[in-house]
Amino acid sequence: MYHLVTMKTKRPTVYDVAREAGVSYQTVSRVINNKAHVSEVTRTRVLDAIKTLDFRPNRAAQLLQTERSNTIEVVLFYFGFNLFLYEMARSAQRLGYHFSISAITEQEFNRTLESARSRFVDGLIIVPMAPIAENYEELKRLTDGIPFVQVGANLGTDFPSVSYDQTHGAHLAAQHLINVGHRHIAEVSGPLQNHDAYDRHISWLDTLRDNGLRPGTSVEADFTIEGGYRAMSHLLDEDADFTAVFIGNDSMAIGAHSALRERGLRVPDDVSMVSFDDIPEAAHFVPKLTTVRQDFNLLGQMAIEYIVSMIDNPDIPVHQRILQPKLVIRESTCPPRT
Amino acid sequence: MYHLVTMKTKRPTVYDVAREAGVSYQTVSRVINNKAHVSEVTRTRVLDAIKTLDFRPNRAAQLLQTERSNTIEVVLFYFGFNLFLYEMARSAQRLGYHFSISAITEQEFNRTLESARSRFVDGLIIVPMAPIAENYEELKRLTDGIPFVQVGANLGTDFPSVSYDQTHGAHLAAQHLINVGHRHIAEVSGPLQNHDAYDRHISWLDTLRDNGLRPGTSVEADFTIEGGYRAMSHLLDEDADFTAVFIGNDSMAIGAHSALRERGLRVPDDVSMVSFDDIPEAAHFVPKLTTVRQDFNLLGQMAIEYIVSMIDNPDIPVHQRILQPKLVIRESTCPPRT
DNA sequence: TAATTATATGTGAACTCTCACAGTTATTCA
DNA sequence: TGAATAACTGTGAGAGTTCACATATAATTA
Repeated sequence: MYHLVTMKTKRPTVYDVAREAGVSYQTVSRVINNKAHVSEVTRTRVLDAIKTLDFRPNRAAQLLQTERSNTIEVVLFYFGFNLFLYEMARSAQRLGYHFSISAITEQEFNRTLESARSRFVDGLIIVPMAPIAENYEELKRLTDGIPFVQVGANLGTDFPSVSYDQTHGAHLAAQHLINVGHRHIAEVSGPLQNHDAYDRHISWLDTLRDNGLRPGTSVEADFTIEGGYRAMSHLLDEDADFTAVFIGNDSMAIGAHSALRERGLRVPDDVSMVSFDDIPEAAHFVPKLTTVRQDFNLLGQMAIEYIVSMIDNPDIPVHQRILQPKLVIRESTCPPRT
Repeated sequence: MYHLVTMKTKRPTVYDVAREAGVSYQTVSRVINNKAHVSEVTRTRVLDAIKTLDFRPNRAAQLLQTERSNTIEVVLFYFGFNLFLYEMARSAQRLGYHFSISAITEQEFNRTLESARSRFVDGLIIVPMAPIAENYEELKRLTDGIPFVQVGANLGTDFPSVSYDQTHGAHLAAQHLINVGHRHIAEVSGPLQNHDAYDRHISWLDTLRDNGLRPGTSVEADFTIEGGYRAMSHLLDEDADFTAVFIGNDSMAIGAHSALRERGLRVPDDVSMVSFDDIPEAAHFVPKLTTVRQDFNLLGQMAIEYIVSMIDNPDIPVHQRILQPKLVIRESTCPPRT
């Protein structure tokens, strides 16, 4: 009994195409790279030869020579923003880049960067959980010349980054609760090592202080539904005195709502909630969530555009691209009972 | 005024390492590939040289020679399963592969495969919306020898695939509604060109027939929240006679619930709902969703494991890996009013 | 028309690694 | 101890492309 051996048919090379078209291999190279100095006649002749031989340039050989892979790699330190992976992939492709993912822990960062370098990744999108370096120079040294863009705020540092203005967003959210009449406001924050979460937390604190209010209890959670559930349960055990909660994202709000409901508390009647993100579920939850809207697709798209512009022009001045979030008021907030 | 020119310092090669260690370049190659026939002494000597020179093998040159990129690429035809991208990325890395994404439309499929081939992608994970080929041979011809695994059912065909048994899952769901006492059951299906959605639809039909019931109105939607909302609105306009709805996934159920609520109908009191997936939100929605659970992380992991085993052993017999979903009964279903 | 320039095409070399094979030394066994 | 075998190490060649340069032809200008 035989089994099929897939005969490894040798693929045609530039030389084969050159012979077929009656030109030199260099001319073929010029054609496949859309370079100048090729007459229309020979160009079409080469193109025809490419078609008849079903020639595809060998990327490995090109890579060896050019040291450019046309690849953008996103380095994910946590399973947070995966929402925008699809959109990033599409944006990258639109701009002529391949898109690859490394989902890593902090210990793997160095190895990942080394690998990226040896594969000639052209640009990096970094989505950190916690800060990954002290300053731009240090991170630049780590990536060894590969341009990178960070997603998410990194307050006080000078990385090239795209982010939403969390301070502003959190102010909007907290001030809304206060304007509606709340005086006892608790918090379920995201992990405070994360800059976005930290900025929201600080801005919550600041907004309360500026309004002459003392902050309620704050519990730190992990951005997940379950985490939100646990944090709210904990909060209710500690201090049931609040009439509103400021929550680090919609997922945690959904979990927190479960915990409230379990104890017979209703949103917004007994407790108001504001959160962040405006995930698709937010507008259809019961109650519909009042939330600070952030468009992750847009953020992902901007990250790709920024990194591509850095690749094309290494001398582009480093800057931060910051989007302003909007507060979307829905059903999860109302004035407190009197 | 000068500006910093990043001096392209030439990276060390196997030759440099060989000189440093006092051996031949071939020995260096043996060491970096963990091959046999290298004495412990020379191995450590080479390793030391690698360390002092900070040598990293040039993947492009290796690729040119070996024609293996150690890359698995996932080809996404729609933004559905992105839930498991993170898990797939991690699984791939655990097994020593890089992970890249192509998010494409059907027209781009051929170009994507050509690109994959010229980049020496080792394996493909295909997540189709609609069927992409008639049979295994055809698809094998398209991918030109690159092994692939399809995610999702492809009933009647013989692709290597990982999927959940939708027929079984849908039977569980429909039978549950019937067992609880429903006789008028409508449907909001996923896009019927999608095999998973189609299987659920047919199984819904079959289960009703086997129970001697006539199917209610069925509306096709697109797996999104908004789509579910529109479909349910449409359904309510057409035929308000049903007491339960069979819904193609949790997202659409959440949208459908909004539409019901808008018309003053309550779930499950007025209308029962079953759906599919058990997304994290499902257990925390109001009402908690009765749903057919599918573990996408597991599915992604299995897809990676399957493709890696195909890469390692091309003669592995083609088969389908099928998981059985479970019905999770929560709050969105109850007996109909009498 | 000769000199100058622009355009088109070709040749040699290099990019860095691995494969195939050859040669050398160490080990085993009768 | 000598032959056979195993383990180790080295050399030549080539993988398929692009870069730098050289040459040939055509277009432009004085």
